[in-house]
Amino acid sequence: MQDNPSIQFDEQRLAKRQQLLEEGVELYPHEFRRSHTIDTVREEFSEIGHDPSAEIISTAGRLYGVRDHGKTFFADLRDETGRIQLYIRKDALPEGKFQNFKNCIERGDIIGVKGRVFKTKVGEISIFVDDMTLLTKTLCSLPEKFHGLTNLEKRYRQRYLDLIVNEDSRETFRTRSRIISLLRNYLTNDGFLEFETPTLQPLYGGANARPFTTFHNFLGQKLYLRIAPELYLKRLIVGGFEKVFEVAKNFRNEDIDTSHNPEFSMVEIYQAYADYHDMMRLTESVVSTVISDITGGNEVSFEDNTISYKTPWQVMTMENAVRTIGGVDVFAHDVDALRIIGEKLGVEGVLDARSQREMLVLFFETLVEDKLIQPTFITDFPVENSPLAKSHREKEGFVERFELFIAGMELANGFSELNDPLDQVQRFEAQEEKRRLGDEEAQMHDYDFVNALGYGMPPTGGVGIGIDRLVMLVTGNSSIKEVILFPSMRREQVVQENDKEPLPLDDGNV
RNA sequence: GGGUCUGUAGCUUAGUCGGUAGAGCGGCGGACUCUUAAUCCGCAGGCCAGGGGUUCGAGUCCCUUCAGGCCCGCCA
Repeated sequence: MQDNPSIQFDEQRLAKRQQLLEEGVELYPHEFRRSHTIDTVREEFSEIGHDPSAEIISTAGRLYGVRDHGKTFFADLRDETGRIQLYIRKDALPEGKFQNFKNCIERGDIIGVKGRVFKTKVGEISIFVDDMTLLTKTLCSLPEKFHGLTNLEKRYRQRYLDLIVNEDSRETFRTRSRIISLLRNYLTNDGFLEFETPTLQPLYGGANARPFTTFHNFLGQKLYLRIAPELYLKRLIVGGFEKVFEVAKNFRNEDIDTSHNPEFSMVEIYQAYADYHDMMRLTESVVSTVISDITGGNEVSFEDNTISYKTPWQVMTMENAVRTIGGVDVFAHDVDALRIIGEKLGVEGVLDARSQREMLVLFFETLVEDKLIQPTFITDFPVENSPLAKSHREKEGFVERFELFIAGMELANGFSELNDPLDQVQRFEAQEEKRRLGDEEAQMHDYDFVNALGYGMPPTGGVGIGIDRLVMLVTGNSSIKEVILFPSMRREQVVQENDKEPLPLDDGNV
Protein backbone atom coordinates (compact mmCIF):
# COMPACT_ATOMS: atom_id res chain seq x y z
CA MET A 1 0.00 0.00 0.00
CA GLN A 2 2.72 2.41 0.96
CA ASP A 3 4.63 1.52 -2.20
CA ASN A 4 1.97 3.28 -4.21
CA PRO A 5 3.00 6.90 -4.67
CA SER A 6 -0.58 7.91 -5.31
CA ILE A 7 -1.60 7.09 -1.75
CA GLN A 8 -1.14 9.96 0.66
CA PHE A 9 -1.74 8.16 3.95
CA ASP A 10 0.30 9.54 6.82
CA GLU A 11 2.63 7.01 8.51
CA GLN A 12 1.98 8.49 11.94
CA ARG A 13 -1.76 8.28 11.46
CA LEU A 14 -1.43 4.68 10.32
CA ALA A 15 0.48 3.99 13.53
CA LYS A 16 -2.32 5.52 15.60
CA ARG A 17 -4.86 3.49 13.70
CA GLN A 18 -2.86 0.37 14.55
CA GLN A 19 -2.65 1.34 18.21
CA LEU A 20 -6.42 1.91 18.38
CA LEU A 21 -7.03 -1.45 16.72
CA GLU A 22 -4.85 -3.17 19.28
CA GLU A 23 -6.80 -1.48 22.07
CA GLY A 24 -10.00 -2.87 20.56
CA VAL A 25 -11.40 0.47 19.48
CA GLU A 26 -13.76 0.27 16.55
CA LEU A 27 -12.31 2.57 13.88
CA TYR A 28 -15.29 2.81 11.58
CA PRO A 29 -18.50 2.13 13.51
CA HIS A 30 -21.75 1.92 11.57
CA GLU A 31 -23.87 4.69 13.02
CA PHE A 32 -24.16 7.40 15.61
CA ARG A 33 -27.47 8.90 16.73
CA ARG A 34 -27.34 12.64 17.20
CA SER A 35 -29.82 14.43 19.42
CA HIS A 36 -28.71 17.75 17.98
CA THR A 37 -26.89 19.19 15.03
CA ILE A 38 -24.46 21.93 15.96
CA ASP A 39 -26.71 24.79 14.91
CA THR A 40 -29.58 23.40 16.99
CA VAL A 41 -27.27 23.15 20.02
CA ARG A 42 -26.43 26.81 19.55
CA GLU A 43 -30.06 27.82 19.12
CA GLU A 44 -31.43 25.79 21.99
CA PHE A 45 -28.74 26.78 24.46
CA SER A 46 -28.07 30.35 23.41
CA GLU A 47 -29.04 31.57 26.91
CA ILE A 48 -27.06 28.95 28.84
CA GLY A 49 -24.76 30.16 31.63
CA HIS A 50 -21.49 28.92 33.03
CA ASP A 51 -23.13 25.94 34.74
CA PRO A 52 -23.57 22.97 32.40
CA SER A 53 -27.10 22.13 31.25
CA ALA A 54 -29.07 19.36 32.92
CA GLU A 55 -29.91 17.94 29.52
CA ILE A 56 -27.34 15.68 27.94
CA ILE A 57 -27.04 16.13 24.22
CA SER A 58 -25.20 14.17 21.58
CA THR A 59 -23.73 15.51 18.39
CA ALA A 60 -21.04 14.60 15.90
CA GLY A 61 -18.65 16.10 13.43
CA ARG A 62 -15.07 16.52 12.34
CA LEU A 63 -12.40 17.72 14.76
CA TYR A 64 -10.60 20.87 13.67
CA GLY A 65 -8.48 22.75 16.20
CA VAL A 66 -7.31 20.73 19.21
CA ARG A 67 -5.82 22.70 22.11
CA ASP A 68 -4.03 20.53 24.64
CA HIS A 69 -3.93 21.78 28.24
CA GLY A 70 -2.64 18.65 29.93
CA LYS A 71 -5.59 17.23 31.83
CA THR A 72 -8.08 19.17 29.71
CA PHE A 73 -8.50 19.84 26.03
CA PHE A 74 -10.41 22.35 24.01
CA ALA A 75 -11.34 21.27 20.51
CA ASP A 76 -13.40 22.61 17.65
CA LEU A 77 -16.04 20.27 16.27
CA ARG A 78 -17.74 21.04 12.97
CA ASP A 79 -20.67 19.59 11.13
CA GLU A 80 -22.47 20.93 8.08
CA THR A 81 -24.40 23.39 10.19
CA GLY A 82 -21.57 25.03 12.06
CA ARG A 83 -18.79 24.89 14.60
CA ILE A 84 -18.86 24.36 18.33
CA GLN A 85 -16.20 24.07 20.99
CA LEU A 86 -15.69 20.91 23.01
CA TYR A 87 -14.37 20.99 26.55
CA ILE A 88 -12.78 17.67 27.37
CA ARG A 89 -11.62 16.83 30.90
CA LYS A 90 -9.73 13.79 32.03
CA ASP A 91 -11.83 13.49 35.18
CA ALA A 92 -15.13 13.66 33.25
CA LEU A 93 -14.51 10.89 30.72
CA PRO A 94 -14.95 7.14 31.30
CA GLU A 95 -11.83 5.25 32.38
CA GLY A 96 -9.17 5.14 29.65
CA LYS A 97 -11.02 7.29 27.14
CA PHE A 98 -9.02 10.38 27.89
CA GLN A 99 -5.67 8.69 27.32
CA ASN A 100 -7.08 7.16 24.22
CA PHE A 101 -8.15 10.54 22.93
CA LYS A 102 -4.86 12.17 23.86
CA ASN A 103 -2.77 9.53 22.12
CA CYS A 104 -4.74 8.60 19.07
CA ILE A 105 -7.48 11.05 18.21
CA GLU A 106 -6.47 14.12 16.27
CA ARG A 107 -7.41 16.91 13.96
CA GLY A 108 -9.44 15.65 11.04
CA ASP A 109 -10.93 12.64 12.80
CA ILE A 110 -14.70 12.35 12.95
CA ILE A 111 -16.15 11.78 16.40
CA GLY A 112 -19.44 11.72 18.23
CA VAL A 113 -19.77 13.28 21.69
CA LYS A 114 -22.25 13.17 24.55
CA GLY A 115 -22.23 15.99 27.01
CA ARG A 116 -23.78 19.04 28.58
CA VAL A 117 -23.83 22.53 27.17
CA PHE A 118 -22.30 25.47 29.02
CA LYS A 119 -20.66 28.79 28.44
CA THR A 120 -16.94 29.19 29.16
CA LYS A 121 -15.45 32.01 31.22
CA VAL A 122 -14.93 34.03 28.06
CA GLY A 123 -18.51 33.38 27.02
CA GLU A 124 -18.24 30.76 24.31
CA ILE A 125 -20.98 28.15 24.11
CA SER A 126 -19.25 24.78 24.49
CA ILE A 127 -20.00 21.14 25.15
CA PHE A 128 -18.71 19.70 28.41
CA VAL A 129 -17.89 16.25 27.09
CA ASP A 130 -18.99 13.27 29.19
CA ASP A 131 -18.24 10.65 26.58
CA MET A 132 -16.90 10.44 23.08
CA THR A 133 -16.84 7.87 20.30
CA LEU A 134 -14.49 7.66 17.37
CA LEU A 135 -16.68 7.52 14.26
CA THR A 136 -14.05 7.65 11.52
CA LYS A 137 -10.27 7.53 11.80
CA THR A 138 -8.66 9.84 9.27
CA LEU A 139 -5.48 8.62 7.59
CA CYS A 140 -4.61 11.73 5.58
CA SER A 141 -3.42 14.79 7.44
CA LEU A 142 -5.25 18.04 6.99
CA PRO A 143 -3.74 21.29 5.72
CA GLU A 144 -2.71 23.72 8.42
CA LYS A 145 -5.30 25.54 10.47
CA PHE A 146 -4.38 29.13 9.71
CA HIS A 147 -3.48 29.50 6.03
CA GLY A 148 -5.50 26.45 5.09
CA LEU A 149 -5.35 25.11 1.56
CA THR A 150 -4.70 27.80 -1.03
CA ASN A 151 -3.02 25.91 -3.85
CA LEU A 152 -5.56 26.20 -6.67
CA GLU A 153 -4.60 23.02 -8.44
CA LYS A 154 -4.92 21.00 -5.27
CA ARG A 155 -8.22 22.70 -4.37
CA TYR A 156 -9.70 21.72 -7.75
CA ARG A 157 -8.25 18.21 -7.94
CA GLN A 158 -9.08 17.36 -4.34
CA ARG A 159 -12.27 19.33 -3.93
CA TYR A 160 -13.27 17.26 -0.91
CA LEU A 161 -10.25 18.65 0.88
CA ASP A 162 -11.08 22.18 -0.25
CA LEU A 163 -14.58 21.71 1.15
CA ILE A 164 -13.24 20.36 4.44
CA VAL A 165 -11.02 23.36 5.11
CA ASN A 166 -12.38 26.29 3.13
CA GLU A 167 -15.69 27.60 4.38
CA ASP A 168 -15.88 30.09 1.47
CA SER A 169 -15.77 27.25 -0.98
CA ARG A 170 -18.49 25.34 0.88
CA GLU A 171 -20.59 28.49 0.86
CA THR A 172 -20.14 28.92 -2.90
CA PHE A 173 -21.42 25.41 -3.59
CA ARG A 174 -24.24 25.76 -1.09
CA THR A 175 -25.26 28.85 -3.07
CA ARG A 176 -24.96 26.95 -6.32
CA SER A 177 -27.32 24.30 -5.03
CA ARG A 178 -29.80 26.94 -3.86
CA ILE A 179 -29.66 28.72 -7.24
CA ILE A 180 -30.57 25.52 -9.07
CA SER A 181 -33.43 24.89 -6.63
CA LEU A 182 -34.67 28.44 -7.11
CA LEU A 183 -34.60 28.05 -10.89
CA ARG A 184 -36.58 24.84 -10.62
CA ASN A 185 -39.07 26.28 -8.18
CA TYR A 186 -39.58 29.40 -10.21
CA LEU A 187 -40.24 27.48 -13.39
CA THR A 188 -42.38 24.73 -11.91
CA ASN A 189 -44.46 27.31 -10.03
CA ASP A 190 -44.92 29.05 -13.36
CA GLY A 191 -46.39 25.90 -14.88
CA PHE A 192 -43.27 24.55 -16.61
CA LEU A 193 -42.61 20.81 -16.64
CA GLU A 194 -39.08 19.54 -16.19
CA PHE A 195 -37.93 16.80 -18.54
CA GLU A 196 -34.80 14.85 -19.28
CA THR A 197 -33.74 14.39 -22.88
CA PRO A 198 -30.86 12.31 -24.27
CA THR A 199 -27.29 13.11 -23.33
CA LEU A 200 -26.07 10.48 -25.80
CA GLN A 201 -27.23 11.61 -29.22
CA PRO A 202 -26.78 10.06 -32.67
CA LEU A 203 -26.62 13.59 -34.13
CA TYR A 204 -25.58 16.65 -32.22
CA GLY A 205 -27.28 19.99 -32.60
CA GLY A 206 -28.77 23.03 -30.97
CA ALA A 207 -25.54 25.00 -30.90
CA ASN A 208 -22.37 25.58 -32.86
CA ALA A 209 -19.66 23.57 -31.17
CA ARG A 210 -17.35 20.63 -31.55
CA PRO A 211 -18.71 17.54 -29.79
CA PHE A 212 -17.25 14.69 -27.78
CA THR A 213 -17.75 11.36 -29.50
CA THR A 214 -18.28 7.96 -28.00
CA PHE A 215 -19.32 4.54 -29.18
CA HIS A 216 -22.16 2.26 -28.22
CA ASN A 217 -21.00 -1.34 -28.47
CA PHE A 218 -24.41 -2.98 -28.78
CA LEU A 219 -25.74 -0.55 -31.37
CA GLY A 220 -22.37 -0.63 -33.09
CA GLN A 221 -22.75 3.07 -33.60
CA LYS A 222 -20.98 6.32 -32.94
CA LEU A 223 -22.75 8.62 -30.52
CA TYR A 224 -22.15 12.18 -29.47
CA LEU A 225 -22.41 13.76 -26.05
CA ARG A 226 -24.96 16.50 -26.43
CA ILE A 227 -23.83 20.04 -27.01
CA ALA A 228 -27.36 21.25 -26.22
CA PRO A 229 -30.78 19.73 -25.47
CA GLU A 230 -32.56 22.20 -27.76
CA LEU A 231 -33.75 19.97 -30.59
CA TYR A 232 -35.22 17.39 -28.21
CA LEU A 233 -37.01 19.94 -26.07
CA LYS A 234 -38.60 21.44 -29.17
CA ARG A 235 -39.81 17.96 -30.13
CA LEU A 236 -41.67 18.01 -26.80
CA ILE A 237 -43.37 21.26 -27.81
CA VAL A 238 -44.39 19.55 -31.07
CA GLY A 239 -45.75 16.70 -28.96
CA GLY A 240 -48.05 19.01 -27.07
CA PHE A 241 -46.21 20.01 -23.90
CA GLU A 242 -46.45 23.78 -23.86
CA LYS A 243 -44.03 24.88 -21.16
CA VAL A 244 -40.94 22.72 -20.70
CA PHE A 245 -37.45 23.02 -19.33
CA GLU A 246 -34.40 20.92 -18.64
CA VAL A 247 -31.47 21.51 -16.33
CA ALA A 248 -28.92 20.08 -18.71
CA LYS A 249 -25.26 19.25 -18.57
CA ASN A 250 -23.80 20.04 -21.99
CA PHE A 251 -20.48 18.91 -23.40
CA ARG A 252 -18.36 20.88 -25.82
CA ASN A 253 -14.98 19.72 -26.99
CA GLU A 254 -13.23 23.04 -26.74
CA ASP A 255 -10.62 24.91 -24.79
CA ILE A 256 -10.69 25.45 -21.06
CA ASP A 257 -10.33 28.88 -19.52
CA THR A 258 -11.74 31.02 -16.72
CA SER A 259 -15.23 31.04 -18.23
CA HIS A 260 -15.33 27.70 -20.08
CA ASN A 261 -15.40 24.13 -18.82
CA PRO A 262 -15.87 21.22 -21.28
CA GLU A 263 -18.99 20.15 -19.39
CA PHE A 264 -21.23 22.90 -18.18
CA SER A 265 -24.77 23.36 -17.00
CA MET A 266 -27.60 25.22 -18.61
CA VAL A 267 -31.26 25.53 -18.02
CA GLU A 268 -33.10 25.52 -21.33
CA ILE A 269 -36.68 26.72 -21.37
CA TYR A 270 -39.32 26.54 -24.12
CA GLN A 271 -42.77 28.07 -24.09
CA ALA A 272 -45.44 27.61 -26.76
CA TYR A 273 -47.27 30.67 -28.06
CA ALA A 274 -44.48 32.92 -26.84
CA ASP A 275 -41.85 34.88 -28.75
CA TYR A 276 -38.41 36.22 -27.95
CA HIS A 277 -39.84 39.27 -26.17
CA ASP A 278 -41.65 36.96 -23.77
CA MET A 279 -38.47 34.97 -23.23
CA MET A 280 -36.50 38.13 -22.47
CA ARG A 281 -39.09 39.04 -19.85
CA LEU A 282 -38.94 35.52 -18.43
CA THR A 283 -35.12 35.59 -18.34
CA GLU A 284 -35.10 38.96 -16.64
CA SER A 285 -37.61 37.79 -14.09
CA VAL A 286 -35.93 34.44 -13.35
CA VAL A 287 -32.45 35.89 -12.99
CA SER A 288 -33.46 38.92 -10.94
CA THR A 289 -35.54 36.69 -8.66
CA VAL A 290 -32.55 34.42 -8.08
CA ILE A 291 -30.39 37.46 -7.32
CA SER A 292 -32.82 38.93 -4.82
CA ASP A 293 -33.57 35.60 -3.14
CA ILE A 294 -29.90 34.79 -2.66
CA THR A 295 -28.49 38.22 -1.88
CA GLY A 296 -31.54 39.96 -0.43
CA GLY A 297 -30.95 42.92 -2.74
CA ASN A 298 -30.47 43.74 -6.39
CA GLU A 299 -26.84 44.80 -6.49
CA VAL A 300 -23.91 42.40 -6.56
CA SER A 301 -20.28 43.30 -7.06
CA PHE A 302 -18.32 41.29 -9.58
CA GLU A 303 -14.62 41.88 -10.18
CA ASP A 304 -14.28 45.68 -10.22
CA ASN A 305 -17.90 46.44 -10.97
CA THR A 306 -21.12 46.76 -9.09
CA ILE A 307 -23.80 45.10 -11.16
CA SER A 308 -27.33 46.37 -10.71
CA TYR A 309 -29.98 43.78 -11.44
CA LYS A 310 -32.77 46.28 -10.97
CA THR A 311 -35.34 45.70 -13.71
CA PRO A 312 -36.11 46.58 -16.44
CA TRP A 313 -32.79 45.80 -18.09
CA GLN A 314 -31.49 47.61 -21.10
CA VAL A 315 -32.47 46.24 -24.53
CA MET A 316 -30.46 47.18 -27.64
CA THR A 317 -30.34 45.81 -31.14
CA MET A 318 -26.93 44.54 -32.16
CA GLU A 319 -26.80 47.21 -34.85
CA ASN A 320 -27.57 49.93 -32.33
CA ALA A 321 -25.03 48.56 -29.83
CA VAL A 322 -22.27 48.58 -32.43
CA ARG A 323 -23.20 52.14 -33.38
CA THR A 324 -23.51 53.63 -29.91
CA ILE A 325 -20.93 51.59 -28.00
CA GLY A 326 -18.58 50.54 -30.80
CA GLY A 327 -18.89 53.85 -32.66
CA VAL A 328 -19.43 52.26 -36.07
CA ASP A 329 -22.61 52.54 -38.15
CA VAL A 330 -22.17 49.27 -40.00
CA PHE A 331 -24.98 49.78 -42.46
CA ALA A 332 -23.70 53.21 -43.48
CA HIS A 333 -20.64 51.63 -45.10
CA ASP A 334 -20.09 49.04 -47.80
CA VAL A 335 -18.08 45.90 -47.14
CA ASP A 336 -14.84 47.33 -48.52
CA ALA A 337 -15.07 50.39 -46.28
CA LEU A 338 -15.91 48.17 -43.29
CA ARG A 339 -12.76 46.11 -43.95
CA ILE A 340 -10.65 49.25 -43.67
CA ILE A 341 -12.46 50.47 -40.54
CA GLY A 342 -12.31 47.02 -38.99
CA GLU A 343 -8.60 46.63 -39.65
CA LYS A 344 -7.96 49.97 -38.04
CA LEU A 345 -10.00 49.06 -34.96
CA GLY A 346 -8.38 45.64 -34.65
CA VAL A 347 -11.49 43.63 -35.50
CA GLU A 348 -10.50 40.05 -36.29
CA GLY A 349 -11.71 38.30 -39.42
CA VAL A 350 -12.88 41.32 -41.42
CA LEU A 351 -10.90 40.26 -44.49
CA ASP A 352 -12.95 37.08 -44.84
CA ALA A 353 -16.33 38.67 -44.13
CA ARG A 354 -18.47 39.02 -47.21
CA SER A 355 -21.50 40.93 -46.03
CA GLN A 356 -22.47 43.83 -43.79
CA ARG A 357 -24.29 41.41 -41.52
CA GLU A 358 -21.19 39.27 -41.02
CA MET A 359 -19.28 42.48 -40.33
CA LEU A 360 -21.88 43.47 -37.76
CA VAL A 361 -21.25 40.33 -35.73
CA LEU A 362 -17.47 40.73 -35.93
CA PHE A 363 -17.63 44.38 -34.89
CA PHE A 364 -19.99 43.48 -32.06
CA GLU A 365 -17.74 40.76 -30.69
CA THR A 366 -14.62 42.92 -30.70
CA LEU A 367 -15.94 46.37 -29.89
CA VAL A 368 -19.01 45.82 -27.74
CA GLU A 369 -19.23 42.49 -25.87
CA ASP A 370 -16.80 43.10 -23.05
CA LYS A 371 -18.21 46.59 -22.47
CA LEU A 372 -21.63 45.22 -21.59
CA ILE A 373 -21.19 45.26 -17.83
CA GLN A 374 -24.72 45.97 -16.60
CA PRO A 375 -27.38 43.45 -17.66
CA THR A 376 -28.14 44.14 -21.32
CA PHE A 377 -30.19 42.27 -23.88
CA ILE A 378 -28.74 42.43 -27.37
CA THR A 379 -31.39 41.64 -29.97
CA ASP A 380 -31.82 40.94 -33.67
CA PHE A 381 -28.94 38.80 -34.95
CA PRO A 382 -28.03 38.13 -38.57
CA VAL A 383 -29.74 35.03 -39.93
CA GLU A 384 -26.45 33.36 -40.91
CA ASN A 385 -25.40 32.86 -37.28
CA SER A 386 -28.72 31.55 -36.05
CA PRO A 387 -29.93 28.48 -37.93
CA LEU A 388 -32.63 27.63 -35.38
CA ALA A 389 -34.13 31.08 -34.86
CA LYS A 390 -37.17 32.43 -36.64
CA SER A 391 -36.77 35.16 -39.25
CA HIS A 392 -37.40 38.64 -37.96
CA ARG A 393 -40.97 39.79 -38.56
CA GLU A 394 -39.74 43.18 -39.87
CA LYS A 395 -36.01 43.09 -40.66
CA GLU A 396 -34.93 41.21 -43.75
CA GLY A 397 -31.83 39.10 -43.14
CA PHE A 398 -32.20 39.07 -39.34
CA VAL A 399 -33.72 36.70 -36.82
CA GLU A 400 -35.63 37.26 -33.61
CA ARG A 401 -32.88 36.39 -31.22
CA PHE A 402 -31.41 37.86 -28.07
CA GLU A 403 -28.41 37.34 -25.88
CA LEU A 404 -28.10 38.59 -22.34
CA PHE A 405 -24.74 40.04 -21.38
CA ILE A 406 -23.60 40.74 -17.83
CA ALA A 407 -20.04 41.68 -16.83
CA GLY A 408 -18.99 41.14 -20.44
CA MET A 409 -20.13 37.51 -20.33
CA GLU A 410 -22.90 35.94 -22.33
CA LEU A 411 -25.32 34.64 -19.76
CA ALA A 412 -28.37 33.70 -21.82
CA ASN A 413 -29.33 33.12 -25.43
CA GLY A 414 -32.87 32.89 -26.70
CA PHE A 415 -35.10 33.32 -29.68
CA SER A 416 -38.42 33.03 -31.34
CA GLU A 417 -37.99 29.43 -32.42
CA LEU A 418 -37.97 28.64 -36.10
CA ASN A 419 -41.01 26.46 -36.78
CA ASP A 420 -41.27 26.64 -40.58
CA PRO A 421 -39.98 23.20 -41.62
CA LEU A 422 -38.97 24.27 -45.13
CA ASP A 423 -37.08 27.28 -43.80
CA GLN A 424 -35.42 24.92 -41.29
CA VAL A 425 -34.37 22.58 -44.11
CA GLN A 426 -32.77 25.50 -45.95
CA ARG A 427 -30.96 26.63 -42.80
CA PHE A 428 -29.62 23.12 -42.20
CA GLU A 429 -28.48 22.98 -45.82
CA ALA A 430 -26.61 26.25 -45.36
CA GLN A 431 -24.98 24.71 -42.28
CA GLU A 432 -24.09 21.58 -44.25
CA GLU A 433 -22.40 23.81 -46.80
CA LYS A 434 -20.36 25.42 -44.02
CA ARG A 435 -19.40 21.94 -42.79
CA ARG A 436 -18.24 21.00 -46.27
CA LEU A 437 -16.07 24.11 -46.24
CA GLY A 438 -14.43 22.87 -43.07
CA ASP A 439 -16.41 24.55 -40.30
CA GLU A 440 -16.37 21.84 -37.65
CA GLU A 441 -18.81 23.77 -35.53
CA ALA A 442 -21.53 24.07 -38.15
CA GLN A 443 -24.66 22.13 -37.30
CA MET A 444 -25.69 18.72 -38.61
CA HIS A 445 -28.81 18.26 -40.69
CA ASP A 446 -31.31 16.64 -38.35
CA TYR A 447 -34.01 15.14 -40.59
CA ASP A 448 -36.04 13.77 -37.73
CA PHE A 449 -36.17 17.23 -36.25
CA VAL A 450 -37.44 18.80 -39.47
CA ASN A 451 -40.01 16.01 -39.70
CA ALA A 452 -41.10 16.93 -36.19
CA LEU A 453 -41.54 20.50 -37.36
CA GLY A 454 -43.46 19.04 -40.29
CA TYR A 455 -46.09 17.86 -37.81
CA GLY A 456 -46.40 21.43 -36.60
CA MET A 457 -44.76 23.26 -33.72
CA PRO A 458 -46.75 26.20 -32.43
CA PRO A 459 -45.06 29.59 -32.29
CA THR A 460 -42.54 29.09 -29.50
CA GLY A 461 -40.05 31.11 -27.53
CA GLY A 462 -36.93 29.49 -26.09
CA VAL A 463 -33.98 30.49 -23.95
CA GLY A 464 -30.93 28.89 -22.41
CA ILE A 465 -29.37 30.36 -19.28
CA GLY A 466 -25.83 29.44 -18.28
CA ILE A 467 -25.98 28.15 -14.71
CA ASP A 468 -22.23 28.16 -14.03
CA ARG A 469 -21.90 31.76 -15.10
CA LEU A 470 -24.96 32.74 -13.11
CA VAL A 471 -23.34 31.19 -10.05
CA MET A 472 -20.13 33.09 -10.81
CA LEU A 473 -22.06 36.37 -10.89
CA VAL A 474 -24.00 35.65 -7.71
CA THR A 475 -21.00 34.46 -5.71
CA GLY A 476 -18.50 36.94 -7.13
CA ASN A 477 -16.16 34.28 -8.50
CA SER A 478 -14.35 35.24 -11.70
CA SER A 479 -13.23 31.69 -12.52
CA ILE A 480 -15.69 29.01 -13.59
CA LYS A 481 -13.51 26.44 -11.79
CA GLU A 482 -14.53 28.03 -8.51
CA VAL A 483 -18.19 27.22 -9.13
CA ILE A 484 -17.86 23.73 -10.66
CA LEU A 485 -17.22 21.10 -8.01
CA PHE A 486 -14.90 18.97 -10.08
CA PRO A 487 -13.64 21.07 -13.00
CA SER A 488 -11.97 19.30 -15.91
CA MET A 489 -8.26 18.95 -15.29
CA ARG A 490 -5.52 17.19 -17.19
CA ARG A 491 -4.73 13.81 -15.71
CA GLU A 492 -1.67 13.68 -13.50
CA GLN A 493 0.94 11.15 -14.55
CA VAL A 494 1.82 8.55 -11.98
CA VAL A 495 5.55 8.07 -11.52
CA GLN A 496 6.67 4.59 -10.57
CA GLU A 497 9.14 4.50 -7.70
CA ASN A 498 11.59 2.03 -9.24
CA ASP A 499 12.18 3.40 -12.70
CA LYS A 500 10.93 7.00 -12.47
CA GLU A 501 9.39 6.63 -15.90
CA PRO A 502 5.80 7.80 -16.18
CA LEU A 503 3.40 4.89 -16.49
CA PRO A 504 1.77 4.77 -19.91
CA LEU A 505 -1.65 6.37 -19.77
CA ASP A 506 -4.46 4.06 -20.73
CA ASP A 507 -6.43 5.58 -23.54
CA GLY A 508 -9.57 3.68 -22.60
CA ASN A 509 -11.49 1.70 -25.15
CA VAL A 510 -12.99 4.55 -27.14
C1' G B 1 -3.13 27.32 -30.28
C1' G B 2 0.21 31.99 -28.71
C1' G B 3 2.41 34.78 -24.62
C1' U B 4 3.71 34.95 -19.54
C1' C B 5 4.36 33.45 -14.45
C1' U B 6 4.59 29.43 -10.92
C1' G B 7 6.01 24.33 -8.78
C1' U B 8 10.91 23.80 -2.03
C1' A B 9 8.35 19.06 4.33
C1' G B 10 1.34 17.00 5.16
C1' C B 11 -0.02 22.62 4.60
C1' U B 12 1.72 28.03 4.24
C1' U B 13 6.39 29.53 2.81
C1' A B 14 12.10 31.86 3.14
C1' G B 15 16.27 30.79 0.35
C1' U B 16 20.85 37.14 -1.59
C1' C B 17 26.16 37.04 -6.31
C1' G B 18 25.91 29.49 -7.77
C1' G B 19 29.00 27.51 -1.92
C1' U B 20 26.25 22.35 3.95
C1' A B 21 17.98 23.71 2.46
C1' G B 22 15.59 27.55 7.00
C1' A B 23 10.94 28.73 9.44
C1' G B 24 5.73 28.68 11.09
C1' C B 25 1.63 25.47 11.47
C1' G B 26 0.72 20.23 11.74
C1' G B 27 3.20 15.50 13.93
C1' C B 28 6.11 13.13 18.02
C1' G B 29 8.11 13.57 23.44
C1' G B 30 7.63 16.69 27.94
C1' A B 31 4.92 20.81 31.27
C1' C B 32 0.12 22.91 31.97
C1' U B 33 -7.83 21.99 34.57
C1' C B 34 -11.50 28.00 30.85
C1' U B 35 -8.25 27.87 25.82
C1' U B 36 -9.63 29.49 20.94
C1' A B 37 -3.77 30.78 15.26
C1' A B 38 -3.55 28.51 23.40
C1' U B 39 1.42 28.98 25.66
C1' C B 40 6.49 27.05 27.09
C1' C B 41 10.82 23.31 26.32
C1' G B 42 12.85 19.43 23.09
C1' C B 43 12.78 16.07 18.55
C1' A B 44 11.83 14.04 13.79
C1' G B 45 10.38 15.14 8.95
C1' G B 46 13.20 17.47 2.13
C1' C B 47 15.89 13.20 -4.55
C1' C B 48 13.92 21.53 -3.93
C1' A B 49 7.77 18.75 -9.97
C1' G B 50 10.53 14.93 -13.66
C1' G B 51 14.78 14.37 -17.08
C1' G B 52 19.26 16.32 -19.22
C1' G B 53 23.29 20.04 -19.45
C1' U B 54 27.05 23.95 -17.75
C1' U B 55 30.26 24.03 -13.28
C1' C B 56 35.16 21.92 -8.63
C1' G B 57 30.13 22.76 -6.79
C1' A B 58 23.04 23.83 -8.96
C1' G B 59 16.89 24.88 -5.15
C1' U B 60 19.49 29.01 -7.73
C1' C B 61 22.15 29.33 -14.56
C1' C B 62 20.74 26.79 -19.55
C1' C B 63 17.68 23.09 -22.37
C1' U B 64 13.56 19.89 -22.14
C1' U B 65 9.14 17.24 -20.27
C1' C B 66 4.89 17.39 -16.90
C1' A B 67 1.15 20.06 -14.18
C1' G B 68 -1.20 24.58 -12.87
C1' G B 69 -2.34 30.12 -12.67
C1' C B 70 -3.03 34.63 -15.52
C1' C B 71 -3.57 37.27 -20.39
C1' C B 72 -4.81 36.85 -25.72
C1' G B 73 -7.48 33.89 -29.74
C1' C B 74 -12.03 30.38 -30.32
C1' C B 75 -16.48 28.51 -28.08
C1' A B 76 -21.40 29.62 -23.63
